[in-house]
Amino acid sequence: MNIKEAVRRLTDNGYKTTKRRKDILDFFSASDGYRTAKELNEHMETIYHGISFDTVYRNLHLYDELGILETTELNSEKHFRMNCGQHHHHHFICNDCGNTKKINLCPMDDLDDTLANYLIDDHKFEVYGLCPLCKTA
Amino acid sequence: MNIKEAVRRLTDNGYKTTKRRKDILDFFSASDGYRTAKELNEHMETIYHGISFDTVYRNLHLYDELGILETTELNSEKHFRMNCGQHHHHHFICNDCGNTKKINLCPMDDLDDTLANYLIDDHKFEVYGLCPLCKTA
DNA sequence: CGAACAATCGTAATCATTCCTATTTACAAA
DNA sequence: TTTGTAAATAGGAATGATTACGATTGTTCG
Repeated sequence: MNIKEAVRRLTDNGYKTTKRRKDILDFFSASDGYRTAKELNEHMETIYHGISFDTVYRNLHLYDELGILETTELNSEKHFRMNCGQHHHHHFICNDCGNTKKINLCPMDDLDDTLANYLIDDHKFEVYGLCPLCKTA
Repeated sequence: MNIKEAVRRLTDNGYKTTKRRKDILDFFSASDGYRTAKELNEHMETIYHGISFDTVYRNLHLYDELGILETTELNSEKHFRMNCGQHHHHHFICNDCGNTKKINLCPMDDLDDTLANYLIDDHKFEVYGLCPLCKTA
């Protein structure tokens, strides 16, 4: 997901394009992994002194709803990253820096009929550890 | 994990076996899925009026450390279940009742060398949806 | 430009969880 | 069985992430 496409989704859905919203997109666009609301808030604080939590959280949720961001929960905190769109995949997530690496493997492809009578909504497959950079540091 | 084995782990590690601890084990032993601290607290409250949050959380963490319980995070809340021990596996988790079903498939077995330079610590594979009972309800 | 109303601010409230100190309890040794 | 003592618990305050809300500001579109 690039910034242009994200802005289009905003306007197509009747949302206004504010400076804050653009800066939030810039933040995630420049990042290669999962970031917390706190990290975004700190970044935004450097641009808009006294920005409200409400603004940060409201827009994170909005972007999640619009599919501009994707989310996961690590250490009791929601984390957000630019939605990588394209086709379905999973991620390795670095415990130190939050950066991610795509894993082109989905265990749902190999499920047998164990869950035949179950209604399946969703699934999660994530691998955690240290990325090559954090490993050597 | 049965109650007898859990109590052995407590004493083997120098922890005391209190009534509250036994009742917590009974609660999870009688359950077939993931439960929250809140659910346990409500159950304990019926037995011990005025039980402290501290007692509930402290023992949940203790049981987690001792491998008596296993945990996962759903909807911003930690969930706990009896550790099913035996060999490594994953779970289907019902969004309604929290009950689980074992999945005998681990995606880590099929990983290629995508993560060759990464240090892998841990992983999570969970399938969410509705169990047969909640599906028909 | 200037309404209309969406977005934001400032801050209080909420929810899960953790922390702290005084008191109580389990258990081992006498 | 009694007792000393460290471990466990009660009671409630503190914390950290997140949500809520009335008042104010900014964006958009005619």
